[in-house]
Amino acid sequence: MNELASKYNPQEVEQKWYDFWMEHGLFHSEPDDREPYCIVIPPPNVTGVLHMGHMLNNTIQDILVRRARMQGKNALWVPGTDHAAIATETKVIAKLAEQGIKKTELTREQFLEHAWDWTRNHGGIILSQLRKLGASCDWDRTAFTLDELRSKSVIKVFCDLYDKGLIYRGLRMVNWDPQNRTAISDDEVYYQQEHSKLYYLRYYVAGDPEGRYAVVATTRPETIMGDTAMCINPKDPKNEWLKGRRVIVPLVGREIPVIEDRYVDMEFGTGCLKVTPAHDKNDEMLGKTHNLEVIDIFNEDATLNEHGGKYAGKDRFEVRRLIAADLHEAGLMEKVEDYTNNVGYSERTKVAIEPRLSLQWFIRMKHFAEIALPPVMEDIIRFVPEKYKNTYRVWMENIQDWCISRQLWWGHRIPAYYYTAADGSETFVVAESAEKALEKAIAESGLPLTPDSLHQDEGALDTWFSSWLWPITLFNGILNPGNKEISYYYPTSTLVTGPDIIFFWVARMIMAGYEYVGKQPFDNVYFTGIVRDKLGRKMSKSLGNSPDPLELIDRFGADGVRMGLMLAAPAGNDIMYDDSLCEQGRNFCNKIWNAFRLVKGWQTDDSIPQPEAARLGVEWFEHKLNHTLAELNDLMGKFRISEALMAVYKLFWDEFSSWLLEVVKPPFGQPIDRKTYDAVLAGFDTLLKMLHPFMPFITEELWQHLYERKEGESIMYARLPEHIADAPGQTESIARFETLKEIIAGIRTIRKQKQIPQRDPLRLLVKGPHDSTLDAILIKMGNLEAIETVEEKPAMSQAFMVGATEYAVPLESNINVEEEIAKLQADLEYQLKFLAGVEKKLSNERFVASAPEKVVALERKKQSDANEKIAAIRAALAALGK
RNA sequence: GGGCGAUUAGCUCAGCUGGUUUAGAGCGUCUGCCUUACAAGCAGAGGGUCUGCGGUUCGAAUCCGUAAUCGCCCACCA
Repeated sequence: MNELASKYNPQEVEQKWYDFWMEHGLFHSEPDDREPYCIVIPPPNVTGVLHMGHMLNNTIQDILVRRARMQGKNALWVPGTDHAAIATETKVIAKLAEQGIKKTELTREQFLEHAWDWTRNHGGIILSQLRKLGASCDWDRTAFTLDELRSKSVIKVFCDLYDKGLIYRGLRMVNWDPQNRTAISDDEVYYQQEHSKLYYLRYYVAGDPEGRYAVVATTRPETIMGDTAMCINPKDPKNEWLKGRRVIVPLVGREIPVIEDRYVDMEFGTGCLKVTPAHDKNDEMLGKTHNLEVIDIFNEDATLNEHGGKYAGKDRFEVRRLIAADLHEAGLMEKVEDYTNNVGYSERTKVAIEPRLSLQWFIRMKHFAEIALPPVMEDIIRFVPEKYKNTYRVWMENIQDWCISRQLWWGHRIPAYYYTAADGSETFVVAESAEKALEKAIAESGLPLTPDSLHQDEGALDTWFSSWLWPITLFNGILNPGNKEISYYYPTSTLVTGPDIIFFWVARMIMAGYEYVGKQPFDNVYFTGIVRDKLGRKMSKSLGNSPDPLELIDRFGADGVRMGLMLAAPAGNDIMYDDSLCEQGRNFCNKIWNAFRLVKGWQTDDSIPQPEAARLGVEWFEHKLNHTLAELNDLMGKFRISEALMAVYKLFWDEFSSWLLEVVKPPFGQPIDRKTYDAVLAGFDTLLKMLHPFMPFITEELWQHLYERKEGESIMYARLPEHIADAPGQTESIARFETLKEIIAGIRTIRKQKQIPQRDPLRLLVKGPHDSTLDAILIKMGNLEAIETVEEKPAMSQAFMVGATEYAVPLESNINVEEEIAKLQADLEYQLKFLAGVEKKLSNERFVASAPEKVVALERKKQSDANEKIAAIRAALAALGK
């Protein structure tokens, strides 16, 4: 380490230390008698690639885990990936399509073969990218939501919940994704405002001699084939005449009843609503109340089926155009208006969802909401930031049953087995395996069934049905409850995730945690913000505003990028990302690097005594360090990570580098005394430890070279020092030094203004009270030849004030009196105004009477300080002849 | 439509239960420096009537009301 480049080069050190950590198994954790600290990774999509959100999220997790490790806890961060059923299946279908293969041409087994190939080829890329970031995950424990252990657990839980009556199969209106031909949950639908049309259709009244008709406004004329009623509000006077009539569905010619329901908004359109129970949630509800026929007019891919008549086989949007034209031609279209409405889309395929009645599997959520709400409200599980408690509560209080089945192949296959019962009807059993299902079916039906008599449900489970067990299945807590690992690591410590999946995932993990372990899955949930670009836009592929994280690491180093993200990321706040943040991180690395070069470049000499300035500097810095340790603890405890980092940043850059190192720096070419040197190294060592969770690579590199280290030793396991509570004299020491800084800044300003080089020594004149404790430092940093107390400062001098004390530097040339007077007068004016404010307060009897004594005393102190200062300024002005 | 949150320096944000704050920080800006660790640097400086209005109080960036603007979540009126 003798010849160190003047710039830190992250490429040279990052891979080296990551390999070192891996080789020595430093990320691995096993249960022992230490206090555990555990984080489970929010499993990214197995086929995904790293984006800025992951960077942010995983940097935070790594900081927490590394810090816990350095606090002597047994820290474990479990990595893994998610099979992302819909996303992956969509990608595989697309890839097969490129090769001219249709999913429908493949068997389930063949398709799964392709999906596994895809997973093997693309899977895990994201995990290797995390290593570049420095993530200290225990890779030995890498899990996958679709691996054997997790799969078995999922099936077991499904069967268990079914047996408990918490899972049921039912015909429900679900959100249907016609592209993937699957149901999706409400949470997987997003709504978008759209400019569309509102069509006014004529429904002639059957058998009306006057040939009258009702007008119905709809955005979806293509669904008229499914109409089974028209609905009006019973209180609507303008539609009174329609009561009890029947109307004719336009084009279709079918007669339907006019029903009455207060659900209908009289103000909307004409107050007449067409009811299509098969294709709209509210219509379904009306259909049920009024016992209407249900006509499903769509195929699985949202083309019209045989009920569509001449439109059968055509896509819903095409049919909309055709029908609109036909209606127009037939004179059945009253008018068409522009209209803006919200249309639901599938999050995954971006295709407009179709409400559709189908047989699906559901979980009864009421029970789960009851067990999962109180612990969050009572802060047994602490949400950071707290505002999400509200969001959580509202969701829990309005909980809907969870549709867990998907018409997909890639995922955990639903363990329901269908067979034909003795009476010829289809029935099913739920069991963990085909064998058990057969036994059960035979027992229940009394029939001589064979394996061929049963066929398993074709559907798969929602991915979140495996994710919600994640903190449990990672420790095999479903198949082997109460085992050593789950007992030790569970509940985990902190979950770090985005607020966008608070319902998908966080809430459901809490439910599963209480249901299956009887305890919360984690003690804290840290919700990160969304990474946006500096214009505040979400980062997205289509906008092209998302930087490639690995390229950023190349440019700024992993430590630089980590720091860049952390600087701008208070919990729950979105971060406006800009490369300049990473630049700041990189610059800081360079600063640390160069401080190290300076310190390690010093020769030591045991024979020289410690200079007074160095002794005082070291003493002060120890106080300052101790103070910042306390601050760091406090901020990290509140998950105020960016502020914590900033505190250490300032400690290193301002206090350590700009002050301590300059104070103790030996004259050029001369050695430093041993005592000071040791103290500086010890301070450096602590600083590196404080920084390590944030910037693991550079701190390891320098820590290794700071002292001789044992083979295999790492900063990762170096203990963070505890701060000393109430260190005697700390507050005074820090305050005294702050005053010193002001005096030195005053001297530097004079040097700058008068263009006096630093190497020319100055005399400092003091008029007023002055604490001389730190004079040795003052002399060195100011390059003073003398500090003299005076009654009157000479005319040929330039002065500045610190508190009520006037400091002056005698000059050879005349000062600019005008300028000086102007400055003093401005100061005087300010002080007078301030004093007036204080005195106004103090002369207010009610203030003196009702404010606490402490506050009044403070105001009096302000008053006397200001008076003192004003006197000093006036004296200075008088000396200038004013 | 309902709910939540925000608005403090050019930018990003602290400021916690009203008074130790004469409103702070980082970055950027301006000025002077290639001073023997670092120009990815050093030193110095400037910059805010705390979104508007009203109220409570001896005292308000802080509490209450109200308006505006922005953001998010929930609902999904055809």
